[in-house]
Amino acid sequence: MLEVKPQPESAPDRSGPQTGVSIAEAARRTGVSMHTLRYYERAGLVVTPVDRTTGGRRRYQQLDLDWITVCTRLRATGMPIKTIRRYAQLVSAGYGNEQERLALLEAHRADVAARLAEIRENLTLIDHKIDVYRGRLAAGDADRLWAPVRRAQGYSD
Amino acid sequence: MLEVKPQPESAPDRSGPQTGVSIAEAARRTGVSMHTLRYYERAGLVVTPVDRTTGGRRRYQQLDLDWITVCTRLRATGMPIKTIRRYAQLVSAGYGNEQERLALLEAHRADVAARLAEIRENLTLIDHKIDVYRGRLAAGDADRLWAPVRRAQGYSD
DNA sequence: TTAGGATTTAGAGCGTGCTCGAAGTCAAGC
DNA sequence: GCTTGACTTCGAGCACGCTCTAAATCCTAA
Repeated sequence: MLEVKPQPESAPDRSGPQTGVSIAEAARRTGVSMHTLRYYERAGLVVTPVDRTTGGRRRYQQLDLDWITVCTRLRATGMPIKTIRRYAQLVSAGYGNEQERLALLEAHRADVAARLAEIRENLTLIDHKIDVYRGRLAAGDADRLWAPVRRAQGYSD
Repeated sequence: MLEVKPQPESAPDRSGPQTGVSIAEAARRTGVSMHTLRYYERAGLVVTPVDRTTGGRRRYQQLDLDWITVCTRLRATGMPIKTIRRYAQLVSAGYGNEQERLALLEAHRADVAARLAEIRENLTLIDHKIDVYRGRLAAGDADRLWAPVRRAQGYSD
């Protein structure tokens, strides 16, 4: 859980490179390309705006990096950008909508679980096919003897 | 395993609707839209050409339907169209390349297994987040008392 | 015979999620 | 001050997998 945007109590110093890291470093640390980091920002996948230097360069704080990591996890489990944006909006709205956030995450979890089950099921069927090929190859394709091709254009996948 | 294209020993009768089903019926039976069935055909996801009536309408035999089902399984597990086409080509090339088919399927299986593992891992992390929200809601957000917001712009996802 | 629904083709269009490019700005070292 | 390279914006481009359209043709039922 990301708890607090760690800004100093006094006015935040956004003038220099003293605090936070560059977008290149953020990309390195999160494994997300610079292009994609900017795209995520444009797409509204932000909870608080990323700090900028006086010159307009982005400075990523640890909290920003943590949030990006959350985004990559949601993406990795197939959550669409739109839904992540919605979640980001809820989070940035502050306390009071935990119920809604929970509902969103639980719905997503159900989606993922369903997809996992479907993939597993289909994978099982593919595994059977693999087993048949293995057996066929191990037997030197002996099954042709007892399950011969009956038509010139026949095939067996 | 689809074993044989079941055509009559004599010249196949492709004149009427007597044998096989229409594309609409094939769509209904496979759960794949007519548009997509035609798209798959154009994309080379065929092992033997689908029969046609004299008027040029497609007639799907059971074997065709079975192959389409195989395709949907491969798609459902994330195999790209290109790879399925490659597999289709191997199958349609007939006996003798089982080794290559097996390698293709095993590579796919490894891909799927890796993706499953990744999704599961990320889902676990999301589950933790869900648990925190559940606890927070159950406690009436009591954690604010002992983990209070320290900054006006702080947030917690 | 004919009306109307089903099917055909090739190509265009679309939604998603990046990924790239161009032209301009910033900043660090010499 | 100047050079060089990192960074900026924002629109275009791309890969994928469908999804739809239009105009023509086919087929069935009345």
